[in-house]
Order: sequence, then C-alpha cells, then structure tokens
Amino acid sequence: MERKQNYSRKREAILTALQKTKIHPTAEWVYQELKSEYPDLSLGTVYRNLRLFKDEGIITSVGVVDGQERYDGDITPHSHFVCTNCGKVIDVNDEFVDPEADTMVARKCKVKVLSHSVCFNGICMECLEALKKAETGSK
Amino acid sequence: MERKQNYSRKREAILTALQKTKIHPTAEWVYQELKSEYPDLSLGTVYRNLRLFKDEGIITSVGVVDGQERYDGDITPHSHFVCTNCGKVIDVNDEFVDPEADTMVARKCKVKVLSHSVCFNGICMECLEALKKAETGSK
DNA sequence: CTCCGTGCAAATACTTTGCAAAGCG
DNA sequence: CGCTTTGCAAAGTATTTGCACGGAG
Repeated sequence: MERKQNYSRKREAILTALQKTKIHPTAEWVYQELKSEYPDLSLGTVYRNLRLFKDEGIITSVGVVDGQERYDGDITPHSHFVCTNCGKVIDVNDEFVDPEADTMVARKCKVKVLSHSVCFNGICMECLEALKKAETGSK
Repeated sequence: MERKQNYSRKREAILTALQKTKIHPTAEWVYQELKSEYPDLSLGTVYRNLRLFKDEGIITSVGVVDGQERYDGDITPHSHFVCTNCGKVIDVNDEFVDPEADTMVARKCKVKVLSHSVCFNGICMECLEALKKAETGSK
C-alpha cells in the first residue's frame, strides 16, 4: 500500500499547498506555487483537483474575486474580509451570524439551508496606506 | 459643471429592468429581456451599463453564481439565499449580522470596512420537490 | 490488461474593449 | 460642435474538456 510515491502525489501537493497558506489563493497561484517542485504539473490538473476537493467538501471557496475563484483550505466556520482595492482576502475568526439564522431562513423561505457565509468588504491596511501616500504626494 | 451624464433611453431601461425584477439577473437575462423593445441593443452595452451602475453604487452584485455575475437592483440591506442546485437567488429580508460587526472587524483587522454581505446556500423548494420526485420515480 | 490521474491543447463561457458611427444638448 | 453612448466584433481571461499516454496493481 505504499503507493505514496506516485499515486496521487500531485493531488496531495495541491491540497497541502492550499491548506498551508492563508491567502485564499486562485488556481493559478497554486499552479505557480507547485511548478518548481513539479515542473510538469499542468494548470488543468490544478483546476481538476480543486474542483474535486470542493465537490468532496474538503476545501471551500470564498467566491469569485476580480474574476478569479478564491479557494480556502480551511473549512472551519469563519468569515472573510475582501479588499475591494487589491483583492486580498483575510480571515475573520468570528461568526457574526445569529446561530438560529439557518433555521430561520429555512422556515421562512421554505428551503433547505446547508451553509451560510459572511463577507466584509472594504480597504485593507496596506491599500489604505498606499492610497494615503498617493494622495499626499499628488496634492 | 455638474457631471450629469447624457440621458440614454437604453441605459434607463437597463436600470429599470433590473430594479423591476427580483430574480437577481445576469447580464444576459437583462439583454434578452430588453431585446424585444430595443432590437438593436447590444450585450456589450448591457455589460457596460451594469458595470457603470455598480461603480456608482446604484445597483449591487450578489456575486458570481455558476460562472455568471448576478446583479441586484435593490440596494437596501438584506441577505440572499442561493440554490446550489439551480442557481436561483432569493431575497432574505433580514439582517442576521451583529450591527457592531463592521466596527469590530475594522478594529481587529485594521482595515476599513465598507459593507458586508450574508449569503445562505442550500436547496430551494422547487429543487427539493423535483429531487424528491426523481428519487421516488427512480426507485 | 485495466484503471485512474495527467499533460496538453482545443474548446467554452463570460466579460471587456477598440473603434467608428450615432445621439444628446 | 464637443462630448457621451452605442453596436459590432474582436480580444481577453478564466475554466473546462477530449484524448492519448504513463504508472500502478
């Protein structure tokens, strides 16, 4: 049973890369990240496996930011902050939603609620500083 | 020197179409909807104007569902439910987030929070029934 | 041999953009 | 007239898919 050699090494690596980072990467980022270690890795494989993981529920998606899907290897319940300026995604380690919300929505809308997500939008610290600098510089 | 834009019937129509519906449509839907009244309308114009409205803040986006952006002409604070089976988007007329959440996130993450959104995911009533029917039918 | 995972490239799907023409004021 | 808006089509970008090949059992 020691087919850890070549059995699904790339697949494993894709999952690990995703779980190791906190930047909520795009498929392209994962591809670039692993390219040096797996020079023959193809972008299609990354997409295929990310999709597979998502279907299996072992990873999740933050949604599409600036046209690219952002994946998250952390499936524990938490919220996200997305910078509308640079697209950065930051974890917010809190749940701001009423614990009864899912049930309430299910009853009121007559639907089956499987999950919910909270996303804050705004400007991250780095962009705030950069914008401030640009402003004072130009005026 | 007011920056008033030129009046445009098509632009007006695109906005009105969006505000009149509750289905949180795609650009394509808006295009199809207006095509009969404006036979020479082009999809590019729809995209251009939706983007314009969004930048102006007079419409908003629910996000990308199944690869297509879903727009919302209703900018009053409310939540959404998205059916993961058929992609339908339903308004949930409640705010489940702690009113202090934005401030808390801003302080904790050292960012500027401009807005937040809550999205519930699950199966809508129609899909539930269809799935149930298919199940009993096949067994 | 069979199966699964993959590289590669072509295909697809959605959205944006360049440009000339048309429209508003 | 100057400026905005549009149609059209081409371009651009992200993602998916078809197919044959390679490795493992």
